[in-house]
Amino acid sequence: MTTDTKLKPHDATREKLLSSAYCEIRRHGYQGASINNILESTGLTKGALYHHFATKHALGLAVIDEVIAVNLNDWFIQRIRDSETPVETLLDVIAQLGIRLDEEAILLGCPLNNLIQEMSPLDEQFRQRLNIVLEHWQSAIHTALQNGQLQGKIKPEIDCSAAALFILAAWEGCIGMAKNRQSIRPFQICLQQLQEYIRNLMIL
Amino acid sequence: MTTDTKLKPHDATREKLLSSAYCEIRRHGYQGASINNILESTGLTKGALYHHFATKHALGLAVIDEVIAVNLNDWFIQRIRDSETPVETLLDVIAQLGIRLDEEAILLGCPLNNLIQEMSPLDEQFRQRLNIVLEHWQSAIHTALQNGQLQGKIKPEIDCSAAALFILAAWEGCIGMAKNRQSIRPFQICLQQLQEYIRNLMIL
DNA sequence: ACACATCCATACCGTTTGGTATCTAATATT
DNA sequence: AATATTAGATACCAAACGGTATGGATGTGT
Repeated sequence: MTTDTKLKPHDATREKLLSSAYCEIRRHGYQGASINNILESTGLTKGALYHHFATKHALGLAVIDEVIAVNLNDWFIQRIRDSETPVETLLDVIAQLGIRLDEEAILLGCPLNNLIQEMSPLDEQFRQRLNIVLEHWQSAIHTALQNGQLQGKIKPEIDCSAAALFILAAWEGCIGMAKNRQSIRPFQICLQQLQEYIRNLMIL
Repeated sequence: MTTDTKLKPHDATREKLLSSAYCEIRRHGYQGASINNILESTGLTKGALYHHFATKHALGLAVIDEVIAVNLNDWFIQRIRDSETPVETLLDVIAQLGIRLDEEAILLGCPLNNLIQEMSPLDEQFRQRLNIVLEHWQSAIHTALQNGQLQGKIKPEIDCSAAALFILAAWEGCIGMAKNRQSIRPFQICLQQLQEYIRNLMIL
């Protein structure tokens, strides 16, 4: 999707490494992620890892492209693109966020935003890949709002691009706050305010 | 302020260490921050560091209490508490954010939020200290909105606590987005939307 | 059946990590 | 002036880090 790397047909080892690296990075960040931990949790060894990935850096980039971007695509982008009432779907997805996420998921935060905050200043390649994912996300929201305008649900004077950017920022911001509170309640309150903002974009 | 640690009268060495640690953490995160780098940039040695701070962990906590919390207090909380028109001041501070911050500051992001995202899941002591700072911040916004309500500028039906939480979340979210874009333009757009949200809380 | 590439385990390497032990100045205390 | 305490420099440490070299399996193409 993000890059047209040839999809290996059935490489279970590589998948295990990616999945384990994803979890480790989610817990400890990229810099804090330990290669040895990743290997221990998979039962594999360095031979396996460095056969599939040249460096830890390459592994990190692959996690972005092949796990994070794919997850976001399946969970959000596809759903909102396929919806015939995209604004309602957007509100719905946000509402589900406040219900579905358990305490652990809240504690660990958004995998994409975690990496953005950690790595954007440190590594240009990370920054670019993360930027691609982020722009896909923003673009999906943008399109949803524009379709809402066509459907006469969103006020015509709204700048959908700016609104989409802000929704994304506030979205990540809400998750970020919840990460510190370690509780689901303020997270839900925060998300309700975001929904309020979106409803203010709509024609009453 | 946050804790009533006795203020040493004139300990320049300790201040240098704190300041250097603050910069290093800002650049590389707490985990990525290197003790040796901190020492190199100050010209001091480990003897000095471990005389003033028991561990890297203690140094990190001190940076929160004695640098980050203090900076936030001087730069935001005092200003908005002392204002007689707190809502306008809030809008003004946000507007200044989009103008005053240079590219480097945007790239490095908010020191408080950086640590929250990195450390909240990893260390309970970090989480608690960061939480204290965050709640001071939120409380200042909360009070500003409440005063606005008393002044008849904020709609009476607004839940000021929830709105303050959301403003904070969106604020950090805006900075977070800018960190990835590495550009000031989308940051300003994002902040304008935040201002729009706040103006929607106000009586027209 | 032979050659060759793929896949991955084992053992090892140099560097960096945070942290400690020791020792010397300087400063207070009495 | 003698003694303690504090401040900080130097040298060192074990552990963890990411990464490499080698070698043995397991296919796979011919």
